[in-house]
Amino acid sequence: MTTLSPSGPVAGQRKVRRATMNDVARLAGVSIKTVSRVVNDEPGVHPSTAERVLAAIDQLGFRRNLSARNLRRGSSTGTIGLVLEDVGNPFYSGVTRAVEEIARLRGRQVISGSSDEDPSRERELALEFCSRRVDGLLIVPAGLQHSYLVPEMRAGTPVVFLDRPAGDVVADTVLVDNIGGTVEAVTHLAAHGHRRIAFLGDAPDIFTANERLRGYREGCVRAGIGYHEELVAMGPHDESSVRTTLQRLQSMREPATAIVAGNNRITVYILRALAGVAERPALVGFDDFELADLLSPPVTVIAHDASALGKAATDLLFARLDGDNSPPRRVVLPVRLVPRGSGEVHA
Amino acid sequence: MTTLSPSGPVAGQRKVRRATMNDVARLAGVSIKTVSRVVNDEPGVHPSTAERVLAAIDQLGFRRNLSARNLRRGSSTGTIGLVLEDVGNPFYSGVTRAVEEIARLRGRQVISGSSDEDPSRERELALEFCSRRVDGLLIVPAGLQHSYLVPEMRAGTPVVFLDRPAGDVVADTVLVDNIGGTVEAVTHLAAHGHRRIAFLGDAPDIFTANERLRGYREGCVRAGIGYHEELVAMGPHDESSVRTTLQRLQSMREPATAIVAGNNRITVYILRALAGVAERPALVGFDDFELADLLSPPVTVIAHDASALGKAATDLLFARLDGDNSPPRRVVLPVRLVPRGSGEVHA
DNA sequence: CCGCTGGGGGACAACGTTGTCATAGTGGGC
DNA sequence: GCCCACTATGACAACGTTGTCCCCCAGCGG
Repeated sequence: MTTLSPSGPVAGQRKVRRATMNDVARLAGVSIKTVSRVVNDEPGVHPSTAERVLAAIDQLGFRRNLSARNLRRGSSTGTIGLVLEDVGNPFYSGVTRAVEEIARLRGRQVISGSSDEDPSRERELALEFCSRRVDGLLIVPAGLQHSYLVPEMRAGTPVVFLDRPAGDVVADTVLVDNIGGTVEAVTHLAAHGHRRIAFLGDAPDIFTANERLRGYREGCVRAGIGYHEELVAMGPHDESSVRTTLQRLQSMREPATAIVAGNNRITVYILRALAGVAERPALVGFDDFELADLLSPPVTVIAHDASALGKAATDLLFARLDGDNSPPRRVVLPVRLVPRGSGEVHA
Repeated sequence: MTTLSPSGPVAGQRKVRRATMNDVARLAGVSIKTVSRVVNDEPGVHPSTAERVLAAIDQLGFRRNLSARNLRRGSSTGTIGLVLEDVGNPFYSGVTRAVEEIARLRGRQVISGSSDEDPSRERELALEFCSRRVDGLLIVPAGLQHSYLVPEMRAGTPVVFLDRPAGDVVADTVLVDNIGGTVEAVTHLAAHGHRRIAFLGDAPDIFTANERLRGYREGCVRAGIGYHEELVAMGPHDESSVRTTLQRLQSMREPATAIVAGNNRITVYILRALAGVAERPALVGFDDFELADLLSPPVTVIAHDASALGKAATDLLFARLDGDNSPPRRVVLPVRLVPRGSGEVHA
């Protein structure tokens, strides 16, 4: 294997205009249309001509300009846009992976961006993607205002919302069963004798956080242990706010003996706060996470599948691209409680 | 907040041709060029005219077509391409996040794709991105053949390789100090009295795996404990291969008393295999991972920063885009040993 | 009244491709 | 020898923008 020396591909010589079909045509001594035919594997080109063209393409390092192609053809740009909260979060990177996978099978590229829970950032990203004429849009909504998407949807860009519903637009949506999950968590803990079950959730203006709170409440009522305001702490949370919340919960007249954590981040904060503490409350976390089974005690979670979420949303999007124009659908994916130990501690 | 009813943005009416500047111009009673001026905030348009144009834009839901714009201007498409192994891997999603972050500051979008360690897939992705005329390319190489990029680089697309060097092209590269890291791991273990230290690494044709093996060997020599073939098991690994390897290592005449794990995946496999085992060997893992500090014992690792890697590579790329045409650089980022417990067990 | 200036606006070509249609040449059947 | 069918190829317009250049007209100084 020879290493190509700097004389070749070095950063030195910049802006060497890219070869176009025109250049190829000139070099091969044919018309530009013939080059187009060769590049697109269209029939009706004599093998020997095709060979000349291919040689010219190779010599010039020609690569078809997709912008021009898409412009001319007016059809698909072969891209789909993905707006999520944070690619760095393992949950969303799982979603991203699934989206990418399916997009690939359908010959599409994925453009993605993180909104960081900022509605204006989400909007900026989504509209930017629309300017790029993505074939469709997958959005984890950061706010409640999505009417800015109406012109785009009307213009034929299908949009699917993931993980949370849109605020003020009717569109396809894929959610997980947040309420059912927290109901199950509370029920499970109550079945192990807990009557003082706390809930630590994310900021209540986030749809999933609010739903999970509702599920928690519902679970408490169903279990006959009642809903007590003082056992609930909604975010935004960071490590230290979780720590102080836990202290408060344990120093009450009737301390909490169990906790439901509203998402994977909060679960981790709790685990950190409890590290080394002897008397640990029972714990069930929403969202599964890697290594949960290797902690001691292993962490019981309400699990749902990031890739299933991504897949369901992308499938829905492609169905729209394939011409499905039935009324918007709302898909709710099931969750399941995975008992591992931390939630099976008796009160 | 009113919910827009199906009469509006429903999937029903499809392919309503998108408004162009022409449509806007007609509606506003101006020429298309004036619309262009308004859209691009160019001076020389009377305020009242601009207002009419903006109203028309709003009414038609016009959004400028970036493909056409980029084609006409011939300059930047405002995108950079990122090819990595797997966005689903927390390490790479950290990289992705950092890349996105910086790209955003520079007004660029990121298109990404996972190669799954398949060279042809990597090539396919990279060339696809080139067809889209990305402004630059960030690649975690999957193989050793990258001469296919030469025409692209020659045509002015800067390329930066991340995490691993390219096989046969001279280009900017950002690596982590793989050798130094494993040397340090072995030295650390030897300092705790271990003389039978095993190494479980990824497939040896992966650059990082090979480098880490070299570091391991070097560390063994420096520590005066010698390099013993039978203590090394290179991958590809999965959970069961790790399990059998561990059994082999422990049933030797002189069993291994310590292990160096070649990457985060292997570390996790080892942890799973050791779960519940009483007599555990000391362990140092390459790559840090979330919750490593909460396991028992907490896992000692060679840590390096995914976001630092992404940032360094992206900075390098933008420097090239800003016209830097100095010779290709190779940046090696430091790693550091984070002692947490699993590596401080005495032999 | 003339010429000049400058602000506001438009006509037109071009970016790189592809769809449509036309044409030159070739060979075969009568 | 004539017409037809067919293959191989090319000319040209068009996609939606933007850069260049040009024009019109109001206002102003002389």
